[in-house]
Amino acid sequence: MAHEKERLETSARLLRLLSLFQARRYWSGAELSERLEVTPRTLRRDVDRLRSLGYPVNSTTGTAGGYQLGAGATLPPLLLDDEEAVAVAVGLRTAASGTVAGIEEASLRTLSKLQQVLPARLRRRVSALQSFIVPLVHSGPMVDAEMLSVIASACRDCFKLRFGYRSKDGTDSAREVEPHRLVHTGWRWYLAAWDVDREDWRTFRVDRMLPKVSVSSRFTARTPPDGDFAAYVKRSVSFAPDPRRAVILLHASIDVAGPEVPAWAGTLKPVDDRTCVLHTEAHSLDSLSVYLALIGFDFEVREPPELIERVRLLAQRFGRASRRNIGSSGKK
Amino acid sequence: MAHEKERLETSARLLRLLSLFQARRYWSGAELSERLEVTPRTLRRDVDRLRSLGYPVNSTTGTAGGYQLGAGATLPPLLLDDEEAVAVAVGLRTAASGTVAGIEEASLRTLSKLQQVLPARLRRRVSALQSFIVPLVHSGPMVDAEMLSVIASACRDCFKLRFGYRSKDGTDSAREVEPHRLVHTGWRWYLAAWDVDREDWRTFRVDRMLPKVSVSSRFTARTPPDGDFAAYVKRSVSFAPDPRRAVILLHASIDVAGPEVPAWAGTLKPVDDRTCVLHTEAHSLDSLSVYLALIGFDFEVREPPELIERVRLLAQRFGRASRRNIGSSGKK
DNA sequence: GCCATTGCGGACAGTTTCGGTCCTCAATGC
DNA sequence: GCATTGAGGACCGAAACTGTCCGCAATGGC
Repeated sequence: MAHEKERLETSARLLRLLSLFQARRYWSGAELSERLEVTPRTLRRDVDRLRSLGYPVNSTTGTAGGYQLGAGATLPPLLLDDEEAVAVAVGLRTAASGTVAGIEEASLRTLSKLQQVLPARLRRRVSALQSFIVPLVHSGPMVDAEMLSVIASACRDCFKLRFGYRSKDGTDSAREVEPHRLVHTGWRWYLAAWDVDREDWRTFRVDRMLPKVSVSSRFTARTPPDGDFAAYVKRSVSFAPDPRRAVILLHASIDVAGPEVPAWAGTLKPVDDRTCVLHTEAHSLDSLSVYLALIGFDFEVREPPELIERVRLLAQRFGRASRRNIGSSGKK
Repeated sequence: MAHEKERLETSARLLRLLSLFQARRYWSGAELSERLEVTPRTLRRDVDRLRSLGYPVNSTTGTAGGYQLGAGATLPPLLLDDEEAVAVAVGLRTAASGTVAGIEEASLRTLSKLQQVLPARLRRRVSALQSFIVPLVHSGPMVDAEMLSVIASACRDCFKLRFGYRSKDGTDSAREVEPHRLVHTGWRWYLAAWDVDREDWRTFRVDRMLPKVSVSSRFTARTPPDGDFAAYVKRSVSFAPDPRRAVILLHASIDVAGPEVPAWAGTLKPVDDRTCVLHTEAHSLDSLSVYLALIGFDFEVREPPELIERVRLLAQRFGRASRRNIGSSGKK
């Protein structure tokens, strides 16, 4: 009846034990054995089992002794509750969308791993939240997170993709490819794939792929061109424009500016007592202008010309805005 | 010898099976049984075991049949490799630091869960990356992520904390508390804790806690004041200022502005053919001014006065910057 | 429509593991 | 010292696990 033990006992118990260890750091043997409904002896055996699986459990004897899961050589399986799963999914989404440099690909891979097993109700919560995700620095033509996710899954599971592609000169064509790897360079996503019709490797800029991407039959993976996808993409797109390098003169001493300028912004060098210069790379004019709006002191843009132009534009726009305020609202 | 089977077989195999399912979506029975070094029959039994643990495995018969882990009622244990673990950690850090609204607490909890079991080498990688994390909208007095993490762990593991606290009127005092819950309201972190000396519940603003927070002995959890920490904090800090509400008039028709204004920004209402009004809430002046810098058309700030002031300031600063450029660099 | 392929699952038998009980040690903190 | 708490060996009966052998069912290509 309801009392029916499924006799998955041991394995299930190990998982529960891991889960308990992740929910709280310290447990006494008594607490654990009570939770798991086994004898303390069996608990000790379970702990040993975890240890021989490679998950180190520290234990201390004496009064107020107990167990504690420590950091081992390998990460134990993570047992997350609903809220935590949502938090992870959302976190990965933001990280994948380029908020953090250098781990976009890993984030995307992990995200697609998570999506596969995420219960439907949680998926709804994630997508509800994701609309609030701040693509604050919407870097240029923003890539659809959904599309990235579809492509990443197709790469992993070896599914061919069909999509329309707008080439550099603006002409559209229909493609069928065997997707192998998504690569994020600079501020763009590229897909390294085997073009079925052209029978050769191609790289596709994801932001040039037209929705809808459709998933078709499976394929067997090929060996990457010259050993490495990342290298291949890098070579293929090497003619791409350099990331926007900007040079900004700050009217503040380096002692003053240093703490204000976050490390990610770029490198700061002193010029004289009252000025220093910031060399920075950014993905887009937008992100640079955001940065300028946050700078707490006077500045001067040296490079690039587009940014100078943008500053002029913003100056005018902000000027008009504040003049209008004085005029209409009148409120000092 | 090296060949020594640890005879954890079954449980270990289930974990490996889960891991395989997470690495790739589709597997044929033959592949799996080969990987796991068991008979296909045993594999089928393993799959059944997973199923009775609540993790649904879909299977298809016929040629090109196979298995596939589906989304069930509960999330299966996540088995992450190094890169993925780092991605999750970094993602959680950004989410916890308030980039995404509403899940800061869950992110923080998950992060502290992860930190406990994260291998040392990965922890180094995470902290190397975190220095690049973009607290783009550094909302007011930024709270140290490290400190948050320490407090969250102490809450979870029932460790008392000692720290210096700067009260509203600026006086410092030493506190010893039993931390119970971290709550994120609006744009601030609060700690709900039992003050050992005062023998009563207190809420502490985390940004008013002085470093170093030190962890001392353990305590046993108390029942929350009136049932709910979140409610308690909300009541305690209800006198806190409202989140900054801003009203911005956009000089563009709603058809034009609509697509440009991201959903998270706030609600947009039409005024007439050529203007619409944006009601928005933000955590800080900074984040609002960032937003203004990204708006693609003319605007006018109605509320709050601080933002009007800020716009004026930015107008002047940008104006000076572009005038200087015309003067010095001269380069059109 | 046939047939190869692939998953399903019952039955059986030998072996292994598991869990509870009972016991003695060892470390810790009061 | 003594109470508390973990460690772990020994034992035994019960239960679970695995491999083998089997016929069945669904699928997709020919």
